[in-house]
Amino acid sequence: MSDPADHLNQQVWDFVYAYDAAYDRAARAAGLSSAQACLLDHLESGSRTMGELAAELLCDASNVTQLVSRLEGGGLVDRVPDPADRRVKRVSITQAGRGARREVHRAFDFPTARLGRLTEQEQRRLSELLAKTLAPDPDRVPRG
Amino acid sequence: MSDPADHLNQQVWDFVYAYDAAYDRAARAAGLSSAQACLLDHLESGSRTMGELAAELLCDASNVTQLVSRLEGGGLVDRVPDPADRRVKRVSITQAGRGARREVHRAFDFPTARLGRLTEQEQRRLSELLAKTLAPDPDRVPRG
DNA sequence: TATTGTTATACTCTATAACTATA
DNA sequence: TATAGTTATAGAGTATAACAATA
Repeated sequence: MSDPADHLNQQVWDFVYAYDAAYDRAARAAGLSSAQACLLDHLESGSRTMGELAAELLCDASNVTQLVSRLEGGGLVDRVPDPADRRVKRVSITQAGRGARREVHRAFDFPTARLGRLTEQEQRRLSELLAKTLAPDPDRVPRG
Repeated sequence: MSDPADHLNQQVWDFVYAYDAAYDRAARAAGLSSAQACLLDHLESGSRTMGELAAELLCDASNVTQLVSRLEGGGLVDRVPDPADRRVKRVSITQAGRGARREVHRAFDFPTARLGRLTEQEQRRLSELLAKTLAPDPDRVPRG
């Protein structure tokens, strides 16, 4: 009974649950769904094609079409055909989109309210532990 | 540039993202949505009324009605009126529901594939850090 | 002919408001 | 009259399949 690994699993579940709920609340406070807020986040570093967005968001292209159409309707993104290949559409965030994104991040209290409880040293330690869990494909690291 | 807190925030985002994706894949592998799998999880420890489920899942009662109706249609839960107060419906998991839930948990590889990379000592350390972030309402702990 | 993106459609999640049955 | 749950309805996320435009 009361396996320590089960306890950790439950804590991780609770942590993820709290994180998701906080992000969703923050998005809604800015009038967005979390999927929309997430898409805007991906445009912060620069424009994307529809296909790139689908790959980054791990979803179908038809879904991206819908999300972008809604955001475009609200003036939060632009979608323009690439002059070099007119099949391709480049999506970029507008000023209004940046404003909405800032609003989400201002309302997203998880980092300060939760992670902020940790000391700097604890944050470094957490960062190391997370890095270990997230490292890609340790199975197939070449041995030679 | 490259604030360590920002780096931690990004890692937490990636961690949560990987967790959510893994749970969703596992649920789908068992023919369920993640909302359905989550509801089944809440019934493992015993039956619940519709209202209790709504409170635990942090969603509207009408949503629970729909989720339970689908699960009941698939034979994964039972819904019976409480004899003492016939307005109340008690929902419980069936044997088939337990089977589906086991299938989800077998397919849910995040704990072993990710958390399993940590040594026991690291897992204990992570557990302590998570406990600190999750502790309820430190603001209003009575001081007397 | 292959590729990019869109449209049509369908299913699920979720909420609000109006409703039924019971207390 | 108040409460537990359901129904009707609507908006959003998501996917599949068929399609249009372009290369």
